[in-house]
Amino acid sequence: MARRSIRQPSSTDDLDARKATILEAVVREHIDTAQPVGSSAVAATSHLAVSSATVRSEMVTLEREGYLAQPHTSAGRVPTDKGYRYFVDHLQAGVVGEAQQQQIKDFFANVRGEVEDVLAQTSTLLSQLTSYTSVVVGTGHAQSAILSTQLVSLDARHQLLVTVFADGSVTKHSILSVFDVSHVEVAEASRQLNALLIGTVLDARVQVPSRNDHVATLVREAVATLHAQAPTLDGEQVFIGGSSKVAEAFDGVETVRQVLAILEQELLVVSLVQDILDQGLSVAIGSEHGFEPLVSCAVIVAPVTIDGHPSGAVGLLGPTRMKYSEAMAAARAVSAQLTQHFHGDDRA
Amino acid sequence: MARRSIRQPSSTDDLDARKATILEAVVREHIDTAQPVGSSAVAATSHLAVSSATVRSEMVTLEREGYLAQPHTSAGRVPTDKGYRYFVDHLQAGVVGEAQQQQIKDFFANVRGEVEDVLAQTSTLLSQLTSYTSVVVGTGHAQSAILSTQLVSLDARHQLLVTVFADGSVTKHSILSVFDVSHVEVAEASRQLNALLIGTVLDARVQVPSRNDHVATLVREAVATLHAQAPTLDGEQVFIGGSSKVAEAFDGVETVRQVLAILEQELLVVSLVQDILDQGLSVAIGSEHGFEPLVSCAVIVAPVTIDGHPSGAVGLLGPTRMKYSEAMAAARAVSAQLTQHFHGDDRA
DNA sequence: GTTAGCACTCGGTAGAATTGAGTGCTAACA
DNA sequence: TGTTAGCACTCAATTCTACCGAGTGCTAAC
Repeated sequence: MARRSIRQPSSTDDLDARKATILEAVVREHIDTAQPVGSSAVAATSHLAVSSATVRSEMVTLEREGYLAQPHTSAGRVPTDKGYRYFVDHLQAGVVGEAQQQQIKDFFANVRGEVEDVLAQTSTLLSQLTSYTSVVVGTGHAQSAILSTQLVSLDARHQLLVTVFADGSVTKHSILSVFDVSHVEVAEASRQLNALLIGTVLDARVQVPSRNDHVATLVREAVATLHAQAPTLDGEQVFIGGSSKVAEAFDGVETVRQVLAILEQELLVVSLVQDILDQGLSVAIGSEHGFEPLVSCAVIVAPVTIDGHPSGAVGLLGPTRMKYSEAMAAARAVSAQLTQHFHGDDRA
Repeated sequence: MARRSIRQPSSTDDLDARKATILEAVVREHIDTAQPVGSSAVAATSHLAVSSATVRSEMVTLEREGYLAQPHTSAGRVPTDKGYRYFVDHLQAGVVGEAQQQQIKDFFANVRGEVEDVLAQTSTLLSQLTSYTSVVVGTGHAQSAILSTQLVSLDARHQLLVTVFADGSVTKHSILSVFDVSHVEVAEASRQLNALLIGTVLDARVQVPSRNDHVATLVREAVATLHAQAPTLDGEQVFIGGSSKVAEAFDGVETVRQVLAILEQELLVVSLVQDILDQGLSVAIGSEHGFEPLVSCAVIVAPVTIDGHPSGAVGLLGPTRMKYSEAMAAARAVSAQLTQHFHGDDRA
């Protein structure tokens, strides 16, 4: 688990045992109480047999090296992002509690329905388990082969193109013709589309008919419409659970507002989660993700794979002083179950 | 526009001109400032040529009759739900501003994509226009006829049932067989399903084959799965925009949390909007909707119709001291545009 | 290197005093 | 009879003060 932030490769990143213990005590206490932690509290709770004075002098060092900070002169210490980072990398190790383990098991034993439903409910579950806002991202079908495609006529000018992908996802696109199209023509176009597209992926080049009759025009239109969305992130699905937890986890109305505003922009959330995954991190703390409005947040992510290849992620968003151990354990457990759930028994 | 609350038919509901003017001044001022309003402020802003003492004695009456309340003895007056109700029914009349009118026009001129996308974006628009959280509800396809249905094989045991409805909506349902099914059988089942279901609505009784071969079993299974969802509200779509506005509009972290928690439960939101529509109201203020956790909220709704029959609604949720005139005007304008947008030119 | 001791800092709290917006009442007035 | 000026009263909010105490940094002794 010893990972290293890409954005903070500055100092040697190693602390002697006592400093580490002190840092740990400060982080634990501060996560618990949300208050600055004083030297005597550390001397008492940590099992170091040293006096508060000793702790104090160590704290001075820890502060100089950037692991701790002081809100004001005569207050205790508070962990910095770097402090949390060290804690996460070296000190914490979480397991999911009995009850929660059971809750997860029960959930996945009983859940049914389409992928979208499962993901949405999973998001709610994860949020309930941790009391943080959860994000579940499902990768789109960009690389998934087309299993079937069908053109349905709504009326003479309106057709609906329904496409089924190998991963079980379905898209629809409406097509507006500039001329009236008969049912026979729609059926024929549908047949041709199937012939053309089945087995291909969205960004594949396809030989479309160049004739100028109704059917050919319709086919060209349909293919164009379908392919038009390929380059975008379309098909990405985001499920956010427990946004009300934002109001609990952060204080300051303005912070709450900002975080909620971010969560509203789903594309932003997807790219945030992607970024973190790409960096090979499982947690991004404070400024690490480089997302200005989220400096007071920490984001935990755990990838989900289907049949071996990455196909989504589950995430948690909380304050930097979040309960990393529990939250990371929960995220990992849920992502593992999700991976397993989509492995074989229920594909779509 | 003079509507009457169903839940408050108690008193005569009529005020003489001066009381009405005073009530109006109090409501307007309090909406503006969020502060209790004093008699002198009313005497100054309203164009009544009376002294504050006179206003005071009128206020005593208004308070006794339940239109105003006093937070504490030596404070100004604040409108009660009943006060807001009178204001909404008799006193306010809003028009959408030039700029906003333009923004709505531009939006509907440029918007494209599937119904879902349009509704989602509309929700964002409405929220931006008003600075309140918006809710857009799209009625399900419960009464819509089936245009086409298709069974697609994902693998030997997994099939996907894709159904297209006359309103342009598409559903998918996965079906897990207990035996391996060949492609030929799936195609045959698909053909039979089309024959059975095209033109029917979801809650129609359908004569399913009683044989026991693979195809017949598959057909029965598919019909059962499809019909299973008919009685639920499934197919209802809810799009919530601007949930971050909750943090702006309400004060008190706890209130914010509660409102957000409600918004997370989409079914609740749908039924709330439905209730209000059913009562024939366009605004529900405070306790009027009988929803305990939302006593400090007002909800504005405006129905959307497609081809004459009701098919959804747009709504706004804000504090009881919300800007009713503007918000109601905006909701009405948007619902009108939405109605028009789905009228003919772009059906799905 | 560790620790006890001590002076010092400074946010938080509690209480008292003050302010001022706003009321209700009353007596006079048109 | 309705309106108003005047006035005593109320009470949240603000300001000021004193003070407490948690916590620090430093130093001298162990």
